[in-house]
Formats: sequence, C-alpha cells, structure tokens
Amino acid sequence: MASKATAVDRRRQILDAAVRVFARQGFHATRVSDIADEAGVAYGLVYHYFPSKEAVLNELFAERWSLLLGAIEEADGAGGPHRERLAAVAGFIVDSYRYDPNLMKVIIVEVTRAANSFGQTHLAEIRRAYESIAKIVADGQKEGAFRTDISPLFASMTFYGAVEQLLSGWIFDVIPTSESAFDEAKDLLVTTICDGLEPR
Amino acid sequence: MASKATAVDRRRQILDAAVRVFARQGFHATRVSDIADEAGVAYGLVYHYFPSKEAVLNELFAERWSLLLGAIEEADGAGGPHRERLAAVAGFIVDSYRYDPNLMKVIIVEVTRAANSFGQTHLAEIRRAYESIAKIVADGQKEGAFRTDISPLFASMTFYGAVEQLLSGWIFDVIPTSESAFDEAKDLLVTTICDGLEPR
Amino acid sequence: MASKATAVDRRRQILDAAVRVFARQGFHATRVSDIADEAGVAYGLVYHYFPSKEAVLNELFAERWSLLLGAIEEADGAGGPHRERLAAVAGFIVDSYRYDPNLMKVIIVEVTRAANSFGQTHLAEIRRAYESIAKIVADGQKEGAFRTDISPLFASMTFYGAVEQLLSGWIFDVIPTSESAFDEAKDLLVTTICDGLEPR
Amino acid sequence: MASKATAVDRRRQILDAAVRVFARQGFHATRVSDIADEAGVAYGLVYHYFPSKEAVLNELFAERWSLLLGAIEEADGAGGPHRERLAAVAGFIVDSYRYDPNLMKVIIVEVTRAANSFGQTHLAEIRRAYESIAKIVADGQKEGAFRTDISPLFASMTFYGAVEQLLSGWIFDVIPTSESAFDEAKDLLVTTICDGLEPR
DNA sequence: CATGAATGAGAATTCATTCAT
DNA sequence: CATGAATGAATTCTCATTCAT
Repeated sequence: MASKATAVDRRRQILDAAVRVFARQGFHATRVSDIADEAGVAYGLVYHYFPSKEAVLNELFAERWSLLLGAIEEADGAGGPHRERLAAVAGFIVDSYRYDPNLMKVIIVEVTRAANSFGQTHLAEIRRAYESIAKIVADGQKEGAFRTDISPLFASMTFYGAVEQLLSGWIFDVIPTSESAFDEAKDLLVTTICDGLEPR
Repeated sequence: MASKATAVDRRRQILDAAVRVFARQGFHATRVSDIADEAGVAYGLVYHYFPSKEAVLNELFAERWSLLLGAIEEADGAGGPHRERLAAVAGFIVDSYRYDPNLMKVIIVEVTRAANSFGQTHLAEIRRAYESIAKIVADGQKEGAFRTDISPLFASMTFYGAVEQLLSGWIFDVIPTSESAFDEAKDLLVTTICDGLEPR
Repeated sequence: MASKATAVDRRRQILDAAVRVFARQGFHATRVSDIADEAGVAYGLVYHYFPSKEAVLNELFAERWSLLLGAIEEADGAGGPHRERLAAVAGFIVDSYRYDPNLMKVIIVEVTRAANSFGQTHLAEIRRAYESIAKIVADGQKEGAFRTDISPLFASMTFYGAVEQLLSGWIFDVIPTSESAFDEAKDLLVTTICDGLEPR
Repeated sequence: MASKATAVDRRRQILDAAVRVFARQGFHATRVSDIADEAGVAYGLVYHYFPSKEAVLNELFAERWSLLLGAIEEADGAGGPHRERLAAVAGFIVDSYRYDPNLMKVIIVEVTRAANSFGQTHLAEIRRAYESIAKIVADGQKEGAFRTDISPLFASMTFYGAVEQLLSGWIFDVIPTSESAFDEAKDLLVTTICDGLEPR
C-alpha cells in the first residue's frame, strides 16, 4: 500500500534533492543527472515533473519567496511599533536560513544575487519585497517613528541589503555561525539600522 | 607604419571590450568570440593575452578591487572622524559605479555576489575589504565614536551590504538613477548606518 | 454499465485518432502521447493494442493499401475497355482522397513517398500495385488497345506517378481543390496518359 | 603550401559527405557525427560551417534545385518545338540522376517527396518548378502544340510526377536501371505524356 | 482492460581551447 | 603578434517503451 509515492511526493522529492545539489555545486555546475541521482530517481523523471532544469529552480524560488512576501505583509499588517515590524522581517529571513540554510543559499546565490540570469526572471517579485519593506518605512515615517529625510525605498534597500549580506557572510563562512549568532543577529540588525552605529 | 598597437594597448583593448560584453550579457552567456568581436580582434588573440575566459574576469576584478582596498585603507589612514572614513569608503564605491557602471556591474554581479563561482576564487580578497571596513569600525569603537555592542565585522557587513544593495538597485533599475542620486546616496548611506533610521 | 467500448472499437478509435495526428504533424513529429490524447485514452493503452508507434502506421497503410490492390484487380477483372480500367483505378485513388484526405495524406506522405523509412517496409506491397497496373497495360497492349513501344511497368509508373503527384498537389495546396476538381481529375488523368498532351 | 584546405573546399567536403550519408541512411537516421566521420573531419567542424544539420540538407537542395529551375527556364527560352522543351526538362532531371544518383535521391526522398518536413520549407521553390513547366505547356497550348482542355498546371504536375516516379523507381530498385534505360526513359517520358498510351 | 509514472538511451548543439599558418 | 579553422568533451532535453497498480 504505502509503497507507491504520489505525484506530489515525487515532485517534492526532486525539489528537495535539487536544493541540496544546487547548494552544493551551484545551479550552473549542476547537471540534471545530479538532481536525479540525488533524488534517487531516473533521469527522465525530472523531465516528467519539470519542463527544464530552470523550472526546478524557479519553483524553489517561487515557493519560498511567496512565504517571504507573506511574512513581510503580515509583519506590516500586525501593527505595533514599526521597529518591531522590521524586526519581524529580519527574523523571518534569519529563521528561514536557520531552518533551511541550503534553500536560502540557493535562493540568494542563484536568484536574488544573480540578477543577471535568474534574478532577471524574478525581478518583479524581488522588487515586491523591497517595496513591501519600503511601505513599512513609509508608514513609520508618517507616524513619526522614522526620520523623513531618507526615502522609504532607500531605507528598504539598505535594510534588505544588510540582511542579505549577513546571510551571505554565513553562507560563505565569512562570519562565524552559531545558534546564538542567529538570535543576536535579528536584534543587531534592527539596532544598527534603526539606532545607527553612533551612540545615542 | 603608423600606430602599431602595443601589447599593453591590446590587453587593455580586450579587457575593456570584455567589460562591455560581460555587463551586457553576463559572464556565462559571453562567448570568447563575443569579446574578440567587441574588441575588434581575432578570436585566438584573446588567448594570446589571457590563458582563459576566466582569467579575463579575474584580472578585471583584481584591478578594481585592489583600488577599493587601497581606498579603504587610505580612508582609514587619513585619520579624522570615523564617520568621515566610512563616508570616504561609500563615496569611493559610489563613484566607481558612477564613472564606470559597466565595470562595477561586472564585479558585483559576476564576482562579489557570485560567491558560488568566481566569488569563491576571490573570497580572500573580498573578505579583506570587509575586514578593512571592520577595522575602521573597531577603531571608532575604541575612540568612543561608535557603540560597542555591535561587533565590528557585523557592522562592516551591514555597511557593505547596504552599499552593494544600493548599487544593485541602480544596476537593475530597481531604484532610479540620477546624477544627484549618487551624491545624495553617499550621505544617506552614512546617515542611515551611523545615525539610524529613528530620529535622534 | 452503459456502453462499454469493445476491443475492436478501441483499436479503431486509436487508429482514427492516429490518422488525424499523423496528417497534422507527420509521423516523426507525432508522439505516442499525441495519439492517446487525440483518441482520449490513456497513454499506455496505445501499447495495449499496438506493439509500437510504427505498428499503428503500418496497420493504417495495410488496411488502405489492400483496398487499393483489390480495387485495381477488380478494375482489371471487370473486363471492358482498358482505358476504362485505368479510369477505375484513378477514380478509386481520387475518391479515396476525397472521402478521407487525412488517411491518404498519411499513406502517401509517410509511406509511399517515404521509401527510405516506412516505404522500405512496404516496398513489396507498393510494388504489387505498380505491377497490377502494369498488368492492365500489358493486357491492353496484347489486345491492341495500347501502343507496345512503352513497357508496361514504365507506363504503370508514369500513370501512378501522375496520380500521386496530383494528390500531393492537393495535399500541399499546390493546386486548388474543389468538388468538381476531383471529378475532372479522374477524366483528365486518363485523357492525358492515354491520349497524350498533343492534339489528335 | 597546397596542404591546407580552403574554407570553400571544406564546405564542399562536408556537403559531399553529407550527400553520401543522407543517401545511405536517410536524413533522420543520419547523425551529425556520421557526416563528420564520412567527411573525415571533427564533429564540431560541421557546426563551424553550418548552423545545423538541416542547413546542410537545405544547402544541398538549394544548390541543385536552382540548377533545375535554370534548366527549365533555359529549355523554355531556347524556343523550338514545345515537345522538345519538355524533353529537355526530362533529360536534365534524368541526367542529374545519372550523374549523381545520391544527390538526386536525397533531394527527392528528403525534400520534394517529404513535403511534410523539409518540403514544407522549400515548397515555394518546388512550386516554381511546377509553374515553370506549366508555362511551357501554356505556351504550347497558345501555339496549338498542345490540346487546351487540360490545364497547364495539371499537365505540369502529371509530367513532373511521372518523371519523379520514374526516378523513385530507379532509386528503390522497383524498375531496373541500366545505361540505356536512362536514354530510353527520356524519350519514353515525352512520348507517353505527349502522344499518350493509345496508338495514334 | 486501463492508467500514467518511470526509465534511459540517444542526438543535437555549444563553445572553450588549441594550433597550424 | 595575429588569425580563425579545427577539435571534441560536455549537457540538455526528447520520447518510445515498459510496467506496477
């Protein structure tokens, strides 16, 4: 009975395998056969479920990014201090990495920071994240929580850039990773961006 | 017989052509023949001057990155308020983009944000930049200019990430570009990072 | 319960669907799944009824071609003026096209005129048609109805080639098709071949 | 000196090899490596000179077909009895086969009789031949050399179909080939089409 | 009978790199 | 120095066929 994998299972199996290989070797260096091998399925089955190698990456990105967009919007919709809203966003991203570092590595390395190739395809969705964060900032400015001489989009880019750079640092071992590092990072990111480096 | 190009000229001619094609098409999508065509030289000549396509990119990166490292160290060595030192660094990077956007696009897109492929090769040099910036922060902390509850490397990553994200935004038209945008950006970057988003 | 399709029905359903897809896309460009889709049956069912994609085409050809062979032999056996016998053959082929253009298209395009691939397989049967027509000619010669300085097989090839070329012309819209065109064609074919182009 | 093949030589070398392999195996069954092997060159060199396998076939067809079109027009332009003009056309085609049977086999089997695949691409050129022959007929009709109750295009298709069928017969050994067969064929074709099968 | 997931051999095409001239 | 023809390894994607359910 329980022996036959469902179509959904198989897709997931292939997607999960792809995350691991993409993370390990990078998208370009990954052959479709690597994905199939890692998933333990036949070569052609990848093409049974996905039209191309790119489509696999696209789906990985789309899945995760929509969660991120949801999280940002939820953080904003939840109300409360704007500083907390940014903290929620940073927290979501940091936790995404904590719980599935391979997936976030793939998404950052192969999509958001590969704007020349796949990033191009997803630019609109990526931009939506920047804009949603910008909206938090804009709201904060209206309510006096944030200074108004910095444009919301500029602030958003700064904030997101800082977060992503941190993840990159972890991904490529430029900065040390530890369980506590993740929790500290969430706070420090917000502290840095909201309070600034100079003492108050 | 008129002006026979020197070897140095030819190298430069090829490097400059490569910058344009890499910026236009991306490194992977660029064939060696594209570089040769753009430079107006024969196919094989690229191999006369460079051992491989990668070597061309490596040289472009190395040239520019050493200037950046120099600029950071100079900014630090010049003394003065630490905030000004960071401003000098941000200014150098922004101006690098302003004066040769193609080159900075290639370096960011193909090297620093492609840590899986070429970034790997140059990780040590890239890290040196982070560390040099961290040193500025550390010095500032020692002298009381910066708060001490944020680690210098963390601050450095935040700062550099913000700068690079901004450049990415310009490169991919996520944020509008204008002559004044460049100048404002320098100030705003430092304001954001040093003073924070919240009003003082 | 209702009307469960019989095995014979299913075969026919698949064969008929195959005719449509082969005619539309050509044999090589047709995937087995296209046939299944067109027939509205599951992928694997095609293989339940036919051992291979080729077998489907073979059966389509065999079915029709045996009718043609029968028709030629019947035309010959019927006696009467030899000219009329040729007219009957031409008429049968033209009507075959008129009543099922897709099928004749497939047979001509994919078999008789594809002598390098499937034609090879069916060369013997195809040849039998040429020979049966040649026999009509030979008989006509014996009885003084046809000139004897043209070998029967040569005449047969000429005749059949003319007919098939005409069908090809209709199939590929090289010559206009109309209801009257079909009837005229039957006569004109015989007139041309028997009387010749030059006025008598 | 004379050792290095020129680019033109190489193209020819590859085209000639392709004719042989296409004739032997058919276009579809021919792998690019077969062409390269037959030509004695490296795999990639085929792609150096031709954008695709199809392009090789296209060029073979175009080369030969333009000669045919030229020959038809010349036959027509030469004046003289219209019957002779048709004889010249038939003669040219028969001789084309006699002197390079492989090439004609490829052109007929893979192009003119493969109207579903490559024929499609070249339909316009193929049609031009039909029309040029039709023009000969039409002219003959105007001058009373041909009967007028058969449309020129119809007559042209009949004539061309007969010729091509004859070549097909030789190609696939349906009818015997001999040196004298070629010469007789030219005459008989015209006799059949112009005088008809019935005795005068 | 019917289904469609699974398999994997096969072929076209690309392009970095070499090398003879 | 300069040229561009020549090489061939590498990889994606297709699709006929099999087979477990």
